[in-house]
Amino acid sequence: MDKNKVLPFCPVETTVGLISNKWKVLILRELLSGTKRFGELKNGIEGISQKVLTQNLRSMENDGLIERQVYAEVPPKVEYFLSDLGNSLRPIINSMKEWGLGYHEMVKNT
Amino acid sequence: MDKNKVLPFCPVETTVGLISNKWKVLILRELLSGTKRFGELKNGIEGISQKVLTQNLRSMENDGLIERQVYAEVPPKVEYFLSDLGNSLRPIINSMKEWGLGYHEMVKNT
DNA sequence: CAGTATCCAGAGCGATACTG
DNA sequence: CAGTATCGCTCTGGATACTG
Repeated sequence: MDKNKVLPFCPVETTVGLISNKWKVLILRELLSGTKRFGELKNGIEGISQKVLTQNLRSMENDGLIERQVYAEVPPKVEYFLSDLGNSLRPIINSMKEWGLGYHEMVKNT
Repeated sequence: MDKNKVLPFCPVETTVGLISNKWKVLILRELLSGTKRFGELKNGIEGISQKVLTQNLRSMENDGLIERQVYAEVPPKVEYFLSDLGNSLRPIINSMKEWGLGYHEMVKNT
């Protein structure tokens, strides 16, 4: 979502526009617990390919949700962490976590 | 998401599995304000095609998030409304609404 | 009105190879 | 290690036409 684009009227739509996809939410989940390296993210998110991880990281960086720190070392080291904006999404991810926990309980007792 | 599938370990992943896609969230948003007919949903969600709306409604019905009531009339009338499970997602959508409102404010003051 | 069926274009994604 | 580049397939989703 480009900052130059007109915002949708509905705030829910704005939010889904920024975190519409499954991978972005899982990346946020990883980064909520602190700064992570590229490889750590890749290992932490089951089923994500390198390409898709890179794509989503770039997109989220563009949207201002995360930040990227490159260390001039060999071998290279790149760290990702939440911006203030990204961090402000914490309540949403927590809601999703809470709901998921409740759902797990429900399924178990069926 | 099939009930027969094993649940992901992470509750966040469970939740995104059920509402991973943009349209589903917007359908939930519509139904949070009460029962809606097919046409009302179509009109209320800008940019959604009939096909995609139908697909997502079926999927959400399968997941137990919404329910479907068909009236034996001519012309046909079909109503959709949230199940208890679907209704329990309300806090998540509200979080998204709150965040979106804050984001709108932020963008305006830039 | 609320769908289903069909076709087709394009996006998304995995696999693989290469690089600073 | 953390990418980029390219290929090829799948699958989503739009457009259109038809129906109980």
